Amino acid sequence: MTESLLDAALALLEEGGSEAITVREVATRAGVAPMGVYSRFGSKDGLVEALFVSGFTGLQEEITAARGSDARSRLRNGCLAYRRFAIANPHLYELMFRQMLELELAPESLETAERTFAQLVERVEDAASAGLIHADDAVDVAQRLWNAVHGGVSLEIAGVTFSSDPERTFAAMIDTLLDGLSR
Amino acid sequence: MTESLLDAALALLEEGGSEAITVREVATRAGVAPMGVYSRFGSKDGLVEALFVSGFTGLQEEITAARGSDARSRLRNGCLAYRRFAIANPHLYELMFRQMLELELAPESLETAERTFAQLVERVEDAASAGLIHADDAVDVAQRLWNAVHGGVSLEIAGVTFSSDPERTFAAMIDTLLDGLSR
DNA sequence: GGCTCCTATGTAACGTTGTTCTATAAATAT
DNA sequence: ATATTTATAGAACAACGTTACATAGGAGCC
Repeated sequence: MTESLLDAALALLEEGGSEAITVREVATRAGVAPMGVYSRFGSKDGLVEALFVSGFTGLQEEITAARGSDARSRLRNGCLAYRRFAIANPHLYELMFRQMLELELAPESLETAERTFAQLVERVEDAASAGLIHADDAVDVAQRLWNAVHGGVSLEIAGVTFSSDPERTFAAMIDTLLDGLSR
Repeated sequence: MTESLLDAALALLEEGGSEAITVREVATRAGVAPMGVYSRFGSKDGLVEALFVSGFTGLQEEITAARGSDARSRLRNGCLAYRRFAIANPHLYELMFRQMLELELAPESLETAERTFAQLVERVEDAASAGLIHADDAVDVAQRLWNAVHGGVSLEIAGVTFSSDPERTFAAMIDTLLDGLSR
């Protein structure tokens, strides 16, 4: 039952953006009365938080699945996988980061997001210990990369792209950063 | 009158985020009936769009005011000025980019945003023609930079910063990019 | 100056939202 | 089998964006 509510919410999100998620419509699609949302998730925000967790779980899986011939290309492909996930689920991605600002999330929800970041730190460390980039502070370098990656997909989702081929620009940005870390 | 409505909306935005902006409250603070919003701006979205334009105007002024000893440092300082504006007006910044996704804006509103980007392209071109960075395609390079800058301030505003000093990490990210463009 | 018309405003109402209340059905424990 | 607890359906409530309508205020014209 909580599964079908989440599915309904995800479907509505995909169809009409985060505004399309209303308690009544989610409940109707799941074949439940509105109260079902409250007994399962406490509030609409609780339902949204569940989407948040589900989104970060999916994002992390996508990144983890990225492979490459060496540590630097694994790092690079992880960033490209991140972009792929965000472009494939634009409304979900937007929701994930908006709710981080507006909602105060449960610690275990935030931990899910932190695990995604830890995945990135790990790949930075691998590339650094292989001597492929300089990264005295892996967390700091990972944050620089995440900043750039998040900005790239955010602007692309928002439709604010002046370059002709956003995917190529995104990859070029990653390469420029990795080049800057190789000096 | 339209000025006091905008001021009221900005004050509410600063105090309680974008959710705090309601037609009734904005009108009350401006000493007007709710209808005043509709006669001036057509709808709540119209009011928000005016905030959007005002935000980009302020952002562009901040960037334009940034100086530096050479073209590369002017570009770098422009990015830091961008961050300063966003951190000083987090809710406004968030609103500016959210509405880009959700609202379909008037062409002249979008043009205001594009002028801000053009400002960045100009600084990239200056640095390139001074031989300080490689930028075959200035628009593409500017987009890479904007991606990174926007992501940095977005994550910082959202509170998703794992580095100890976000400002330093932000500057380091810009430097890493510029280093990557100098090879 | 007096009259008319048009614009703008204030008040009240409508539809939709998240949420809560209450009575009822279901399920579990004794 | 009965009693108690839980969950659910449906109605109701407060707040929101928006619209309708009646009224006031000013501009144009004689």
